[in-house]
Amino acid sequence: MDGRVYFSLTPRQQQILLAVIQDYVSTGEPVGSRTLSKKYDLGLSPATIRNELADLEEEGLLRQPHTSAGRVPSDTGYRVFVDHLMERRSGLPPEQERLIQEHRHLSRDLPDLMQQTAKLTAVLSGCTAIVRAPRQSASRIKYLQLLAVSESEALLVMITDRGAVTNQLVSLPAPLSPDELTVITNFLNDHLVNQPLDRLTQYAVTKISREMARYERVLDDLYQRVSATQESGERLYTSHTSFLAQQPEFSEAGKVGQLLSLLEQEKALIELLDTFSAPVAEVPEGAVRVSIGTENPLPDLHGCSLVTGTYRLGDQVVGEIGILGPTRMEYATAVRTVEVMTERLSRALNELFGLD
Amino acid sequence: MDGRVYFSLTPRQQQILLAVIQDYVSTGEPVGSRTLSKKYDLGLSPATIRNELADLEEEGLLRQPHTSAGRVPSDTGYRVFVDHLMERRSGLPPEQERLIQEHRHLSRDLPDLMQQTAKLTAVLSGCTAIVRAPRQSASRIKYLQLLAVSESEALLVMITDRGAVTNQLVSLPAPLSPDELTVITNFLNDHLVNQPLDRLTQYAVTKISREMARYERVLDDLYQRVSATQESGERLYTSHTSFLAQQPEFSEAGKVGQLLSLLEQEKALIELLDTFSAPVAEVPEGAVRVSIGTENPLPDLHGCSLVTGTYRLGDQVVGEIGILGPTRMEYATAVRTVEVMTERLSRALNELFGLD
DNA sequence: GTTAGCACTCTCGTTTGGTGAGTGCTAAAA
DNA sequence: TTTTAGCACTCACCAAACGAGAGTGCTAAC
Repeated sequence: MDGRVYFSLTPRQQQILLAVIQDYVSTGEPVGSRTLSKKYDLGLSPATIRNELADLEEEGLLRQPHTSAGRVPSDTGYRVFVDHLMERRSGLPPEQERLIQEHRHLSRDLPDLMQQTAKLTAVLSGCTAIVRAPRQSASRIKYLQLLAVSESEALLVMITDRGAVTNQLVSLPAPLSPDELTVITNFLNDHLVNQPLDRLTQYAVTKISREMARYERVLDDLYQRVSATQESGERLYTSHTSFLAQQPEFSEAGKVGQLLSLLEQEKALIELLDTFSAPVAEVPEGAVRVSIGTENPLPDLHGCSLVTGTYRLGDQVVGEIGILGPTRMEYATAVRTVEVMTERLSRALNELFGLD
Repeated sequence: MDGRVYFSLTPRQQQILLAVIQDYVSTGEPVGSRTLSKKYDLGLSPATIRNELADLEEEGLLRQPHTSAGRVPSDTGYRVFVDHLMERRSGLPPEQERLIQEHRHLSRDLPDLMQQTAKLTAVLSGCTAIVRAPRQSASRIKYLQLLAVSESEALLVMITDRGAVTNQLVSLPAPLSPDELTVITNFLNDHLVNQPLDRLTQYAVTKISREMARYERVLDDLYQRVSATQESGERLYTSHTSFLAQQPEFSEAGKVGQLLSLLEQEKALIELLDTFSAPVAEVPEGAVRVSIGTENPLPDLHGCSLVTGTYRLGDQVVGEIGILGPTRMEYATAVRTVEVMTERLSRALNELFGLD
């Protein structure tokens, strides 16, 4: 990506580059001068176009798979397209708008909501979608309650201000009366509510349990659960990985397997998404980012492009939505889809768990 | 599968069939008489083996991809292997036992538990795993509570006797005092606890809400949520679909894409699993079942085999664990893995949500 | 019943042309 | 100066041809 070189292209060159990309994206075949002259009314003969193509190739915007094949956009070519040439209409075509309307009913269960979002994003863009659940690391405990389910079990319910709802069964070493549970609950609430999850150190909790020595074992158990929420919030939701597998460019032997197993490695993906939510000088904050082919840090993704956007809760960025497809993808659609879906998810979350 | 034909095979034929399967499963290459004679000490010359191979092919247990290639087991061949020849050791090899020990800590959160189970099953068997969450249709409400989270929101917490824990935020049309919430909670508990979820008709609920006319809108909302639990419990967890994609036999053009998109169609998969948990005369109840290649109802799965087992809560079958791989798979390992994992999951669930 | 020998078959990899799409270059036309 | 027509050239793709090798089935000898 070496620092956004500025290419001075004549309007005609822009027009031709645009046509090449458009044709290649839709057909998947290298496109030649003859095709361009016929299909797009540039008012130019193949010969003239050939000259321009040669220039564009010299600039590094096009590639030739082999002599005497047509031209194919290079990663840099796509870059220029995305940065300068692409039509940046906002909103979606009516057909897709209709699809969104059909899925107007948003689940109020966080995992469901995430999965729905991933699925809709995938269907709208025709690519594989990745959605990251709201980061919990800096979230605060908003609500905490222990409920007696049976004599030997209690249910721990916890809500953070970022929407994670945890509930886990806790087995009680000794039966506790409802009153005792209430005492513990109140005590926990007093000490833990409004605490950031990531500052919930073992130290703080042992301090608590010392004060409530009688319930030490229960409290220890509870601590484990509460802090587990932090990681489980990091979950990723992927949808329609088959879209990626169906791309002809990945039909080669082990390619699909590689991509899929990458998609199954949550850690790698999370790290990847992290790089896309970190603020960077060149990109306005909150904008959708596009990472094309070899720009991707992971070598396995060199044939792919990733379009990402962030969503928010309040004024905090808490997660990302990503679209993963072959470099030969519909960038305009992808960008718009991410814009629409991040917007939509932000709204849904704020409505659900908004600060009140 | 036309009714388990019984093949009368001489011990030597069995030995040879076994050797062919073993070799083909591990190498993926058609195996010839020479190889068999060298690698497996059958004490026979290639010529003799050729005669036997010809007989086995006549019986339909082996196939020849083309004249002058080695032999490959047919679906029927695998069937005979699985039904009569396979070593039915129970338990797992030490290395895998170690893996299980490493994952001894089971999550107490149902979705986590399911995902963990799927993952471990996949890793142990080296195939793609599918785990179905406990069916909720006949489950009963065990516990129900409304908690005031803020002025305008309440949290509905519900536990069924099959372990599904639902919690969803409900927005209140008008602020309700904690006391009012308690009234509603108690009322709901009186009427709904111990009710089977699938008989929770709208009728019953409108009757309730008539009695509590003041809270009609809240109750209606609650009803929607409660009954939604039924379907969301039907969720499937898949893991390591990349294993399937990496099999050389599916490297052909669209094959991987087909399989993956099948795996993404929850409805189709659920239907499929249903057929494997329904009792059938030929199979002892609770046994692991194997469906080989063309025996599978779905044409897309004709190159695959599916090994399934059921797990239980109490004495009820509530879900299935499945292993999906190419027909050329390690059946013994797969069967044992399913045995071990269903057993393990049953125990975990009973411990967590056991009737008490 | 088993095995050695042999002719036969068929896939696979390589080679060899032929075809066609597409190019680059040059020189003529605008 | 820009555009275009013409032409020779390149190279992937396809099909046919061919040899090598693996594996077979059959027959006759052990």
